[in-house]
Amino acid sequence: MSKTDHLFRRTTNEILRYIADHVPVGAPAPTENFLAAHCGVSRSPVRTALAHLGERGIIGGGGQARIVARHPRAEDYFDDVAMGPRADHIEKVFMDLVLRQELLPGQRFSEAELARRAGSSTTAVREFLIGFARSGLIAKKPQGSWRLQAFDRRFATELADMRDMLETQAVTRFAGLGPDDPAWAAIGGLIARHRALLAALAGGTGHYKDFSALDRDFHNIIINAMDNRFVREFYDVVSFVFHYHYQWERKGERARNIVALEEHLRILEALDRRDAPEAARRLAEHLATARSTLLDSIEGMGEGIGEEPEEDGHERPVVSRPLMASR
Amino acid sequence: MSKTDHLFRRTTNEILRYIADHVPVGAPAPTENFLAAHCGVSRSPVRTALAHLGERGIIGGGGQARIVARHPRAEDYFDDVAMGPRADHIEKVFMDLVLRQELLPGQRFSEAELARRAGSSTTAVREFLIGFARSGLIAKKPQGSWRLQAFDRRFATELADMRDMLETQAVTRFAGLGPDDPAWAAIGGLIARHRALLAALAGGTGHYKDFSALDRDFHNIIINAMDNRFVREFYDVVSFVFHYHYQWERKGERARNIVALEEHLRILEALDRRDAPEAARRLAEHLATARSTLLDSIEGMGEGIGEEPEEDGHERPVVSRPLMASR
DNA sequence: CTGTTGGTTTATACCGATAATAAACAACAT
DNA sequence: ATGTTGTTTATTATCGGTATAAACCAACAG
Repeated sequence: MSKTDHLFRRTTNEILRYIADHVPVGAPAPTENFLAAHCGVSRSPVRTALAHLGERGIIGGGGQARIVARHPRAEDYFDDVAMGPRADHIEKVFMDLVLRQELLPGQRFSEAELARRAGSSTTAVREFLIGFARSGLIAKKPQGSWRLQAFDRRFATELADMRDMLETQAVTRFAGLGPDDPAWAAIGGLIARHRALLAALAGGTGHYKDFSALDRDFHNIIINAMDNRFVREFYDVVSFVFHYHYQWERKGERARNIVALEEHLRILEALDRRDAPEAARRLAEHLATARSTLLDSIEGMGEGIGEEPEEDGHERPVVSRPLMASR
Repeated sequence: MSKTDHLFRRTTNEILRYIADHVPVGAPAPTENFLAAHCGVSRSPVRTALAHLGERGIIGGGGQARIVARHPRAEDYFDDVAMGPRADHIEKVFMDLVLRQELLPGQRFSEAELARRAGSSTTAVREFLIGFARSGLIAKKPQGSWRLQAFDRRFATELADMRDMLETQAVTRFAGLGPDDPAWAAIGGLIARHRALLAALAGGTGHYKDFSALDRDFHNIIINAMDNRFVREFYDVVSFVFHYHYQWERKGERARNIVALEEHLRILEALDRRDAPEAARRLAEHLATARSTLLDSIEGMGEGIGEEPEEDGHERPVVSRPLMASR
């Protein structure tokens, strides 16, 4: 087959919504260009969508002067728009396997199997895996199969080390930002959001997703002070790991979140006062607790397969075959 | 078509060499298992190779008791073994385009075009590009085409920043290594190699490749003290950039190399004396000169296309679309 | 002359099929 | 029993082909 037509589907739905909301029956339909801009796509999917709507009798008078013939009913909408591009879907399937522990850390798995599960071809899976390997969570040997990296103490330590280094550096950079840098303004907003969420948590409302989003924004602001693409790249990995990891390490979640938020707050307030050394100290605290929660939760989980018997003594650094074509 | 058969070809050649060197005519041929181990592959390519040699009359008596019928002649060897797996070949073609400046930084390019040049299918190219994007040298927009990142002052600065951070940290780690860590032993060897190359350069012999290899080893030893997969991953990128970059920035090469080697030496000697603070100071020096040479050489080169007109205001962080399927 | 729609061309994102490899198993010889 | 080779199966690396999306150009209306 070919490309997924999720753009077409999504576009169709958006057009329908737009018509229902803004265009009375009998009025001329919006122009193709307008709809394309509105949906953020090129004209091609808009045109196929429009043709589709023509066939379903929602839009009449093909050609220059299209007319809205009737308003859409519920069954005119596509209902499976959730599924984005193939890679996104495959990622979901894959992470689902990981989180259900059907795939254990250290274990091998095959493209074919994943393809069956995801209901797509091996090519699509393969391309997803190659890209996903950036995360350091999976690796493959030159001719061999894929393997889920052991998500163990060592992995966590390496991740945390790197994180410490980057964030520490980032905070000192932050202090050096120009006085009218927009980042300073963002801090105020963050402080408010932190206080709000803390209050909500104390009151029993507010839950994981809010924390997760806020946590992410907090670290992103810090990290962006470095304005460095390599740092950001690495941070994508960090966020990813934390995101999925927390999803199944739930016990004591509320308490942990509260601690984290308070620590964030102290850092933010210090920054807000332009007190860089204090911010650095508070950050160090925060990183320490973050590290230990991560390590604790890892101790708790299943061991996985662990290291495989290293069949030839010098297993490649595993994450990455080097970029350079050597040999 | 299918997989490339470079393993088969390489294996054939290695078997021929082995026979020529170690097995007299008329003697029984080595066993399949032995040859497989010798060449570091599985039995399959060995068997196809053996069959091939049978057809060419080099090995007689098919079956259990294979006999070497005659020694190989020059034309029995495959001559295009150089070409490794597709990805390696594509990488060569691609970097060639970049270095010849047929592809300018900031410019778009298409999978199809690269496929034509490399003589392979778009799938192969696509998979190469996805993996190669880790380097941060290319990026692609969600539905759009690929683009060679501007290799400009900013790129270099970000790279150097990251490098400084990592190596500085690495050196302090190094000092904390156990007294019988093998790394200490490696230092002695490195010092010797540095002195030798310096002497050779003074005498007019010795050239780029030697320096490049030595430089790489030096930094690898430092970096490996961190024993961190993410750091190593990033370092693959650094080595890659430097490797290719130096290949076309040749003026003043000898002088630069000599300076670098001397700086390395001072660091190594300090480490050898277990004088960590001094090593750190010297490292800082070295990083500073490395940074400025890199920046200088960038000033010198063509400007490329530069930033494109940012059609929608919030062009994605460009290097990486985030790992998480969001939306 | 600006904005609209209708075609056309090129490129990407997939799929299905196939050769090359790896891995496992069976048969056999020493 | 252990090590051979022959056979089968599973999986990767690759290709060619196709539907969708983007970009371009022409025709035309206000």
